[in-house]
Amino acid sequence: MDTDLTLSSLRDEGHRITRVREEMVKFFVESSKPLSFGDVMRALEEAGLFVNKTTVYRELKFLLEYGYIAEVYLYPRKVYYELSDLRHHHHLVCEKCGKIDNIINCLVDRLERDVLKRKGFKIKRHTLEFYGLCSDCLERD
Amino acid sequence: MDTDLTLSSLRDEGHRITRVREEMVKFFVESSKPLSFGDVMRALEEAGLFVNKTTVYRELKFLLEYGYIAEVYLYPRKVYYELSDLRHHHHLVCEKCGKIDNIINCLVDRLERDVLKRKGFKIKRHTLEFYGLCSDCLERD
DNA sequence: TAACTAATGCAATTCTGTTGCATTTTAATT
DNA sequence: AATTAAAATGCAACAGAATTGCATTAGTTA
Repeated sequence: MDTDLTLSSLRDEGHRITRVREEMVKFFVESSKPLSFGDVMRALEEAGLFVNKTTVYRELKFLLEYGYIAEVYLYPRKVYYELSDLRHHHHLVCEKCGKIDNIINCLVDRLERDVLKRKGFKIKRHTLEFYGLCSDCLERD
Repeated sequence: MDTDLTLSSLRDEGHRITRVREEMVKFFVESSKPLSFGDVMRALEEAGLFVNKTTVYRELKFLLEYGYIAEVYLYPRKVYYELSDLRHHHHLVCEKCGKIDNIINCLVDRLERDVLKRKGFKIKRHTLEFYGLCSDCLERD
């Protein structure tokens, strides 16, 4: 059950609204793409907030723990964060410039053609990973 | 163009065969699942080879650079390595015990049912990421 | 076996992310 | 507005993963 990331829902759940939190919420809500730690740092600086990295890490952890954002692991070995209440979707990662775009439909077999036609993105490779419970763990529950 | 990972193909391409390389090749060829750095270290130790971590990191890098193995990034924030000439496949990662299994068919829409029936694995979540060239980079080529 | 180059070990270093602790800020209460 | 308790912050130190520099050792070819 993911919660909407808004200042009022944060307040409603008893969390404090600080300058940093306020700005970070804004970035995530306004961004259509996953943000890295560095992206967030940079955005804060551009907003005139020169906060310590510890604070940003802690704030990301806070938003993660309360389910407001989710982690996304993308090549090459990079962690991103995005709103967790987004509609189920996947990412288009450009291997040249690193730009990230979202994609909502995910019928894998049709995708290569469709994505090229609709987004102009040429899929070269994709990863699809499943997480859940293996038969052993399912039995032991 | 991936190259087969065998001692003779390594030799053919002018690479030396060391004890460590020999063992690591064996692990990758014999393993049906992705191996982490730690898995490799442990396997080497079990084979009586007490090598420095630097050597293992360098050997993984070597095998990666020459395209013999590929990296796989899996939750939670972990890097694995597997033969790169494997048939296109995906992974089943148990969120409880961490066990990893491979899956070859990838028709996403049928998967949840099929995987549960065939592998007894209950999919709770999956990630599907695409890598390639965005329209901008495609034009600039 | 000699000689060249690649591979190795070790220590030091970088990079990412975390922790402990003293201080400041938020927001509820008086 | 002043008080207070808890949460947030900054800073420095730390932890862990991975990398680098350099001296030494081992693999391969002639």
